[in-house]
Amino acid sequence: MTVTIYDVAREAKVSLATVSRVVNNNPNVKPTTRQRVLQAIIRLGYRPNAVARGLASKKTTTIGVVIPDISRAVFPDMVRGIEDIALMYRYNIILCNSDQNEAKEIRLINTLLEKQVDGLLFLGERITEEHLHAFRTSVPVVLCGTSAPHGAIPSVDIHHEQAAYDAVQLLIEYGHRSIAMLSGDLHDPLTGYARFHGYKRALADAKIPYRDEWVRTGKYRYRDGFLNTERLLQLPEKPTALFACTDEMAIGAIHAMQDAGLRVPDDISVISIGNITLAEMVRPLLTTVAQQMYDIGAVSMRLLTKLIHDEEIVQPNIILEHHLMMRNSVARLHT
Amino acid sequence: MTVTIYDVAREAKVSLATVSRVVNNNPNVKPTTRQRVLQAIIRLGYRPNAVARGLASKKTTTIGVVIPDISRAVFPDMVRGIEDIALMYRYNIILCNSDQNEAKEIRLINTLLEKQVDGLLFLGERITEEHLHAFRTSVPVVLCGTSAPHGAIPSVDIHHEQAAYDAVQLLIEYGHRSIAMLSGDLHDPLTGYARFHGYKRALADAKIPYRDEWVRTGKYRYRDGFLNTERLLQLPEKPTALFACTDEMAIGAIHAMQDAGLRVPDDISVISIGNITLAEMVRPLLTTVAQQMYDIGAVSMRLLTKLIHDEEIVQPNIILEHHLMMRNSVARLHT
DNA sequence: CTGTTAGCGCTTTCAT
DNA sequence: ATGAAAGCGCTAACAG
Repeated sequence: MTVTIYDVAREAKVSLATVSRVVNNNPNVKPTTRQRVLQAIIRLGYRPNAVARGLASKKTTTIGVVIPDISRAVFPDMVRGIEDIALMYRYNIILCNSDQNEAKEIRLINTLLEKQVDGLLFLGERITEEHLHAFRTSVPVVLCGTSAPHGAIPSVDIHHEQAAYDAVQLLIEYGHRSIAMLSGDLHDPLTGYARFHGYKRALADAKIPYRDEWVRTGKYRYRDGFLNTERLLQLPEKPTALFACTDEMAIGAIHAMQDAGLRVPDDISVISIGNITLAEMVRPLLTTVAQQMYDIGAVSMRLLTKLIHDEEIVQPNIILEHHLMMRNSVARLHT
Repeated sequence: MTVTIYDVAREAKVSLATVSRVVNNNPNVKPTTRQRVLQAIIRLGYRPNAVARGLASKKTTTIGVVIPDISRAVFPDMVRGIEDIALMYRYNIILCNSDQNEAKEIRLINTLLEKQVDGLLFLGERITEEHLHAFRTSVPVVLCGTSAPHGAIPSVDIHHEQAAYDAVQLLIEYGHRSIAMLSGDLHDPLTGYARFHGYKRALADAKIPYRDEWVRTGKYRYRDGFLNTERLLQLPEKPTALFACTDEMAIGAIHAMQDAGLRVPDDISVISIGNITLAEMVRPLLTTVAQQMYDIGAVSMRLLTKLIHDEEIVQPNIILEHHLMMRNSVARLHT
């Protein structure tokens, strides 16, 4: 039925070991023998069995990726970055959606470990003791877009707090002092507490009093951005600028504003964090703090390969740059 | 070092076989024995090795997914559908981006086959002889969003031609007779020739002459939609409606129209196919023919599980419904 | 209900 | 440069 290395050996009149050497490009094979084996392989249509190889070599050349939800706009680019680099190093990825459900995350991690992945890339909510326990294994783990307490686990992330600070700071530079915020789920690694804190710090540094009623929490999504902005606009005293913690929210906000007859940015300014493709697919073009999702994925995968191959790691907790993307949704405040 | 089934057997004072039975939930184990084994497993922190299991059982409980590019807006939902159903049947997915590059596709398929996946989900451009040859293997294959000639391979798809027809048909019903089209790459399974053909058929059925200058081909992307619409609007005789073969293109088109001072749908109507999340995140809300990407993924994965388990397949070439999503980008033509 | 015995297809010493 | 042999950790008859 299936052609094995043994069949090839017989066909080429050599031993298993020699075939194995040829398949694995081991130089210790006489050229003529190599040719003979190669011919036999083609003749028989032999395809190496990676599972058997994995069992014998204890390497599977596949890595596990646990991600909250591939259908959330920020993740596809990250995964693409991961997969591109993985392929470059001849790894495949097993992709799992966790929905940020801790029990599911732990289960997935264990499944992946059972499958003997050579490494693990994890993106999720907070890293708990449970996670740390599950990670306590022989395979390397890299966190993307999250960090473990005390940098206990190698990670690649952006400085969420500073990104938020920079966004709000721009608004302040442009003369705004009435700045509302659309916050995400405080437990979300990408949209959560750090961004909220950056907002507050920027206000504090500019001696602008913090106002609870100007901060609205919701899902990171368009719809929540829209709805929360509607409410914001009903307040007796309206902000002149809005900081949304994701592009999706910002776009929802802009539409809510437009539907209420406001012009962006003439009547009200909007800034956010992300720079997802969408940011250039709306009117006005979105001013945002760019975080390169593709790079976060690519860099974490690269870091993981280093870990797997026991290469020297200079910095196991990498912070990637972010930068302001000036477009058309923020304007100077006219007084 | 690593705990094996053998260690557990010794610890629980039973044979390998019994431990294997417990791990695999085989009922033929006395409850007390089962308990003893379970305790030993916990005590030792035993984790079954799926690779060894895979080699012995010839099943890996993982399936391969070859997709053009996860960062294209339509695919994440599909993949989510695939993964949800996969998980439900206890499969994991290895995700590969092919960029619709035939050589890469073939290479990926072979890698996946070497890894002994239990099944393959393929989404790509045209299915060539090369593909068919690569698929000629013992593992089941299901095509998503593509079909092989003569339905040679099980598939799940929508009726692209009819969807396009329905879209254009709506425009015609609304009084439009000057209908331009933004076409995608004619080789793309999702945006290609079938949609173009549906457009032509709808025109023909309404006795509207086909005009070459009103059809512009480009990438399925926002940017091409935008650019091609700009050109369309420079034509001496302008269309009153536009059919774009993807939502992304349609949104680009709408922005080009708006930038040119036209109002959508008052001055010009726009319809497309897709109903991606984005369709509700723009102004005006996009009128579009909805194809449920999540469902295409979910249904193909379900079909694949049936194939894997040798269940009876009533219809191996499934066509999923599409339906008009009436929103705000199409208006009746005022004469 | 439990144990014994062969493999699954390959890598990897260790000889030669 | 090549071969022999011993596993990798598990499943799956088969026997009892």
